[in-house]
Amino acid sequence: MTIAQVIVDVPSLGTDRVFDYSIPKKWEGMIQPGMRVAVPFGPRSIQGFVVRLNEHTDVEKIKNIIQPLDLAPVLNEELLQLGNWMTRETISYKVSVFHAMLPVAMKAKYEKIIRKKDDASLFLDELLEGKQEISWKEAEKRNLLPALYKEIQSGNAEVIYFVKNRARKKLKRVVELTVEKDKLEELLHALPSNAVNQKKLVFHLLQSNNGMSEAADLAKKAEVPASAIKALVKKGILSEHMVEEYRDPYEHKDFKKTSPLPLTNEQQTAMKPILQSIEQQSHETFLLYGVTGSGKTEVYLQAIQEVIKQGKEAIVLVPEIALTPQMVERFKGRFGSDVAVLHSRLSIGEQYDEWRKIQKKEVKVVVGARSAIFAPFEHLGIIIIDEEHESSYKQEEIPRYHARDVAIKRGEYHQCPVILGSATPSLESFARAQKGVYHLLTLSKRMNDRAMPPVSVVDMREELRSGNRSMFSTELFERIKDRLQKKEQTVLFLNRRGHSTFIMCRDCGYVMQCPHCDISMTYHRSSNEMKCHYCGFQTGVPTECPECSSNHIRYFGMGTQKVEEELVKLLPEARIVRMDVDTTTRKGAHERILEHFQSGKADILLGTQMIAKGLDFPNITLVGVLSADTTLHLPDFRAAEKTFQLLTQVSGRAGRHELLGEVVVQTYTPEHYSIQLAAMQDYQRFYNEEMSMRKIGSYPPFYYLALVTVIHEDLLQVVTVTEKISSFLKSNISKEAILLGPVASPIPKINNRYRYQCLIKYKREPNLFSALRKILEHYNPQTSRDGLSITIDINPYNMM
DNA sequence: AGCACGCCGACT
DNA sequence: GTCGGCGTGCTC
Repeated sequence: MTIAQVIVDVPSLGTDRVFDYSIPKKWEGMIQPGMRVAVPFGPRSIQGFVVRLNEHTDVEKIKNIIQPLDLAPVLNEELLQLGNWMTRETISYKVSVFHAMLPVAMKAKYEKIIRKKDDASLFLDELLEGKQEISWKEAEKRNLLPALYKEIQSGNAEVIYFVKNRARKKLKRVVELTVEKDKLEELLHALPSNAVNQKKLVFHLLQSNNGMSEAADLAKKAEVPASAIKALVKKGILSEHMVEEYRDPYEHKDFKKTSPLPLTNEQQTAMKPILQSIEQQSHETFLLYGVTGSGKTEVYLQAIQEVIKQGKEAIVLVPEIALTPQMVERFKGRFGSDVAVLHSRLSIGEQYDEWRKIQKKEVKVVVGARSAIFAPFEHLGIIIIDEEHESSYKQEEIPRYHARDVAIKRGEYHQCPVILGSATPSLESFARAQKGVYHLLTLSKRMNDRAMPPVSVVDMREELRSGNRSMFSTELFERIKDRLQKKEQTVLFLNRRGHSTFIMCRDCGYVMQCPHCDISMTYHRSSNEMKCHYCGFQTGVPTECPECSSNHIRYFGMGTQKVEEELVKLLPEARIVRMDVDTTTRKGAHERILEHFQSGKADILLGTQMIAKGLDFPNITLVGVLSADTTLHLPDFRAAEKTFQLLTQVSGRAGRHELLGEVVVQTYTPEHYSIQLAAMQDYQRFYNEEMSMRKIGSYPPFYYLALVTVIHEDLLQVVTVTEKISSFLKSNISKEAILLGPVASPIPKINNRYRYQCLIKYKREPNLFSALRKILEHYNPQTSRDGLSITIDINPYNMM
């Protein structure tokens, strides 16, 4: 008997291990490790992943696998191994890790139905209105469950559990000629004279060249109803069958074929060691540090070309917001149909189909966001992470992995190079490059030798002092007007959407807070309501102060919405487009706005984060950063780094082509080194400066971090538990490690639940992970019963 | 995570 | 007496 060891689809501590199942004879040899199966688990049936086959088992009451859910493994040997490693490194459950590796369509849906038995009672017949079965949901809705319970207990009905496979393939109907073309002429005459449409169709087939075509398509082209095709199928002239079809998100797009560009000297120098690593099939991590516009992408493209030439495959990771059609175009343009694209804006079905192209080895390259790092290639030749410093490579849900770590792990397995590319590398990566752990490659010149645009920093305190209370400094405003006149384009950047950040009473200083969270509420103009961005609580806008009844309520802070209103008022002749989460939710909105701007139908593009990347339009000659401080004062040790990166990134949008560009940065803290050095485009000095700050604060890259957050509705309980965890950790880690806490989280209450945390800073702590696991085990009873929640984030990016 | 089982208080 | 509340422990 063959035994399958299965990881079941139950993310909990008690079930985070293999369960043995016997494989029924009919599937012996067919069921393999890496396949999904449906298995009985307690009274239900659920999904599971086979991780190993075995000859024997110690389990006495073993059950059969119900059925396989795949025809071929969805996780290969490498990914199963990688799963083990990730489980250890992120302290999460195996199933969660497996799900993170696969398209969402492979996550099972469960369904329960109540089915009547043969010898059912009359009463039950009445309940089910004569039907055989009813879905659990339906019964619940119609409040039939109490009555049905009794019927189940007395054996008149039973509960049946289903595992529903959501991974549906799209099918299309195609027809094919079964006779030789020269026979068609005869057939045309043999058809009855009243079969006008059939004749028309045969005539069309005579003229067209190819044998196989999609049924719906053919009907349209021949201008006949579908029934004509059916008739010919019936007569045996056409044969009909279903063919699997991919949902192609880029179906209606033509990609202009491009060929390799000649490389600059710098690019060639950078290329050499990469090619060497590809050729020698040795793993090495490269940090490609190249200023904006230095041609990193061309290096990627030519390295991939070499990999493909060797018959191997490539993964390219790009931050989610940078996955614009422009970016996709560059890869599809070079490698055509060899490219699959994976990101979360595709539908579940589209994601599944792109994934299947990879699994079936129909593509050589995948370009995608974070989770594309798990692309099931078996002969990886290179992994590229563009904009390496982006925080979106860290997953903020369980399993909290970093795509960079996974990339390097896979690079080791496949013995292939990993390239981390950035104009503003993360401190972690640059430090590793300095130490020689990564191989540093530098592109210091822009491709067309164009100088970086001059950046001027405007002190907004000065503006205020000289009586300018608007959100535009005189300098920025004059320049916008100048561009309008010259018919050149302006990009305005503000890292905050919405209207106003908070409202405050001028008399007593009251700021409206969310009653469920420790955070001020945001004013939304469109709905004219106050909203909490953390729990979604909404309430009306007060007309008088709840504290002192004054009516001097004023709006503070600005979002993109407010800036837009202001611009319309000040520059009524300007054509403005706004781009932020609120204007890009609908599918394709992103592309439409950019297209609109690119074609010159707007003068000013106003937006958040998402316009900082990839924009490359020749007519942009002015970039304005309305408030450089927004990211700077967050309670996050990476705040300065993020600010520097963002400013550098945004500045790079101006003057990329013939026209010269300039950048205006508005700030209340012009003396801060991240703003100063970003204005001077001096990464190296910023790196040195920031490194000394990190050293003083004992932060990465000098230390690793682990963050434990305790959440519960009872404050006392939260504090007690966090204290206990803290002292337990203290006795389990070495003297070299630093333990901070317990302290309240930066947002101490969300959704009426208090949050406390402790932070561990460490260098080498072999016992830390097992200590953290012990904490989870110890509090497991309380977590499941008492609503206590403990989260562990290894190397957190979001400290909230 | 779900689900059954089992033990207690509140009604028919 | 029975119904149904939720604490406890198990799932190959």
